[in-house]
Amino acid sequence: MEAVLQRQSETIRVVDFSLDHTLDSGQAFRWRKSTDGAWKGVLGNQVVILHQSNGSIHVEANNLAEVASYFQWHVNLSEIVATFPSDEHMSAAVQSCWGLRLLRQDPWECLASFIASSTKQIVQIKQIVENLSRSCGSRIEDCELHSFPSVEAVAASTQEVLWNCKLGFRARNLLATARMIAEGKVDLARIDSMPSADARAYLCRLPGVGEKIANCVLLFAYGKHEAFPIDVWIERGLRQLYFRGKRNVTAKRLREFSQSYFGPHGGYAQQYLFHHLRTLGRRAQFESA
DNA sequence: CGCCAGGGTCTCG
DNA sequence: CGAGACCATGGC
Repeated sequence: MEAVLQRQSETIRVVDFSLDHTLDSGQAFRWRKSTDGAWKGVLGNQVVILHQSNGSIHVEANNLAEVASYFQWHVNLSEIVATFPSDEHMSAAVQSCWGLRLLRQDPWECLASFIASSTKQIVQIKQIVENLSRSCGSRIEDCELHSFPSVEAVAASTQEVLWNCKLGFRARNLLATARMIAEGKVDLARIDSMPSADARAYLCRLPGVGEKIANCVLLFAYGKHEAFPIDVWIERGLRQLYFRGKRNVTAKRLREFSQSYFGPHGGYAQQYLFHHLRTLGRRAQFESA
């Protein structure tokens, strides 16, 4: 009945774009790489399949406009990377993660995913998000996959249901947050036009959302590139790389450094550092094998 | 088995 | 403001 139900495909010419680094960097949790090298995931209510070969990416989807908005094909990456500080650590990160890009995710899915993320490993977050989709989302036609549940679907759920999705103590926070948004106490659409500091404080009104998660949402869903999430990896990295492991460097000092040193796209730089640090272990293993 | 994970919140000094 | 306890659970 509607044209959007039709399957479409196109080939995008890309420069400085790595699907692997982008979809495996811990910013989004619903992408899986199949054995033939294709990436498959759920975007809104559609299944998207992407395959990269050198300078182009082949896309198969129902709604190509939604895919374009999500991947931000039009962004010139080299202009962004040029604003990063050119110290040895950033240079190493940029080199090892070349083509890593920030996505533009749906705010609610991003927010809910990161509420689920606290003190969890990325593999587990992926599992929780999948459980949540199967449990509260809608099944996509002709397919075993499920859309990420809407605010209303989660708000209408129960703690027990969310608990069974392996959310643990985060179930309470996710449910309360969904209900606050469903009741209109917080309006995610208002955040687009808010300055970062206001937006951060606004998001922190939600239970289970502190500075780190708020920054993730601002960076990954709202395109606010100055937002700089500091998780355990980044904190360790900043201390070791930029403070020589010195003692008595407070968290506040790290926050100030992260805002002043990395430039207008600091959050983007942060993602390069994060992915670089997190994959060092894998690379070391691979190289010694 | 013990340590750690893309933390937040509350308490106490 | 800062340190510590507590919150559940699974990967390694």
